[in-house]
Order: sequence, then C-alpha cells, then structure tokens
Amino acid sequence: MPELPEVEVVRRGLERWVAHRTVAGTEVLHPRAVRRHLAGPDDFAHRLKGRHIGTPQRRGKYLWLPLEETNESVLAHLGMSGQLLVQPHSAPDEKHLRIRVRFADSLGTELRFVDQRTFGGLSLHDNTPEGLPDVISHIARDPLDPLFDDEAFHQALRRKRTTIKRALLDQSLISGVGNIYADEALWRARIHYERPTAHFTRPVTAELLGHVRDVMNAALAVGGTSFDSLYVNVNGESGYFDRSLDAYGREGLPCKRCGTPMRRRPWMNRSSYFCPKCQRPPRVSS
DNA sequence: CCTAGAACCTGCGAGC
DNA sequence: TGCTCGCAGGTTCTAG
Repeated sequence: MPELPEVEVVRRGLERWVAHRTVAGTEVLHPRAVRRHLAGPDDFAHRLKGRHIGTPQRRGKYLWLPLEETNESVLAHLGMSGQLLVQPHSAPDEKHLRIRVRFADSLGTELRFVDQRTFGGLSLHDNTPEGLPDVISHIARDPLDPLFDDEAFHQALRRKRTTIKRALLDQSLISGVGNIYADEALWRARIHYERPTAHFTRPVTAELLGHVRDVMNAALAVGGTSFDSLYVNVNGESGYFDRSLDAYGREGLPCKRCGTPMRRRPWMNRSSYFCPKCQRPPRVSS
C-alpha cells in the first residue's frame, strides 16, 4: 500500500521518464479514476492535450505533474492499489488499466494509471500561490519536508483529544504516514497506538518523529515496500522493504526486541500490530 | 468546532 | 466444487 516512500519512488520514476514530455492524447477507460475532476473525463482529456509536463512534485502521499503553460497541475493519488506505469505502446493493457496518456514524441512509451480498487485517481487543478494543487491545501507537510515544523506538530498533539495512531494518520497534522509505517514507528518508539496525545512531552514527540523519519528513509533506500504485488514502481519493479518490517503483519511472531508474541487488534476497520510488552497500553482505555 | 465511525471499491484466501 | 465472508486500507463524508 503506497505511503510516502512508495509515492516518492514513483515521483522519481516520473521525473526520469515523463517530465518534459508533451501530451498527445489521454484516454479515460474508467470514469471513477477521474472522479475528483468534477468537469468529467472528456474535459480532463481535452485540457491535457498538447500540454508540457514539468517536474513532478510530492507532498505526503499526493504527487502532481505541473503543466508548464499555465498555473495548473495533474494531481495523482494512488489510493491503496494504484500504480503509475511507463509502458511500451506494445505492452498489452493491464486488467485494471484506468487511464492512458500518450506523448507527442518518438520514445515509444506511454503513461498508464492502473488501479484495481479504484480508490486512487488523476485530476486537473489550479495551483495555489505556493505551487500546490488547490484541493490539497489542507494536507500538512510531510516529515521528510525540510519545512516540516516539529514544534507545531508537538503543540497540535497537545491540543488534540485523540490517540497517537489516529494523529499519525491525520494528514492535516502530518502527511505521508499510513497504517504500515505508523505501526513501525510506534513499535520503534515503544509507544502503544492508543496512547492519548494530550500529555505527550517534547522528548517523546521528538523521538517518535525521529523513528517516523528513520523508517521512511529506510524504505526509500530500498525503493519502497511491496506486499502483494499490487504496488510496483513507475517501471513495474516491486520493492522489497517488506522483509524488513518489525511490526506490521507479524501477529503471533516474536517481537524482534523482547521475543514476546506480537499482537494484532482490530482498529478503525483495519489492524494495529504491536508488542504487548514493549508497547504498554494506556491505563485509561477508550 | 471537534472526534468517531462508516462508506467507497475489488480480489483473494479461508472456511464451510 | 462453489459459495460466503472477512480482510486489505486512504480519504471523504456524515453523525453525534
């Protein structure tokens, strides 16, 4: 499932293979893949034609392709199963191919958006003065952004009446963290996922942020995570960071620190993995 | 305003 | 063999 490191790998692939090319034509094969483009599939395709792609950008799990002629960008979100593939024209269509973008050059490749579960999609938006697509102005900077404000994040935690994993997944507080890296960072920090944030101290917040950054950088270093072959990078190569996971998916397996069997708990229509010894639950449980 | 939880989707694997 | 059901989960919307 693409979180920040996987999306960054895709962004780098797009920078290598798609930037500075000119759109010849766009084919929308499933309207849901452009549902965020309110004017519809035909408008999306029409407005992309003839446009020049700039340098791909990313914030959290969102990435976008600035268009060089105007102050607009093609926004992309991979959802849970989305892939952006650069394929030869001759490659057979993927089963879940949703959008195809052809270019006005002789490189012989095209950009494809493939998405089984259709939670992701592409859309075209005006940019804010900061160069951000306007519809994601509510998304916070991510922890690998040099301008991420650690102190502001800490104060937000203190202000909220919520629990730490909810806060880590709140993209308006900190972006790019998903279920997998949240569990990994909390395990490294020895913090239970239901611990209230209101009484976090600066050192605790700082240590947790350090672990979030460490686990993301480690994933980036090996090109992202892949669990079920749904996620592949822009050239279709799977990552392999999953072999390094310490918490996620390890129910019943010994904690890599203390040997206690790891547990899985249903949480928010998904799962939380944790070590019951290293990550003690808060006294007052919701 | 704030927080909790459901809905959106499809494929896969377990269990009957 | 073939069916049902739980599970995967990022984001947005709604309910309280």
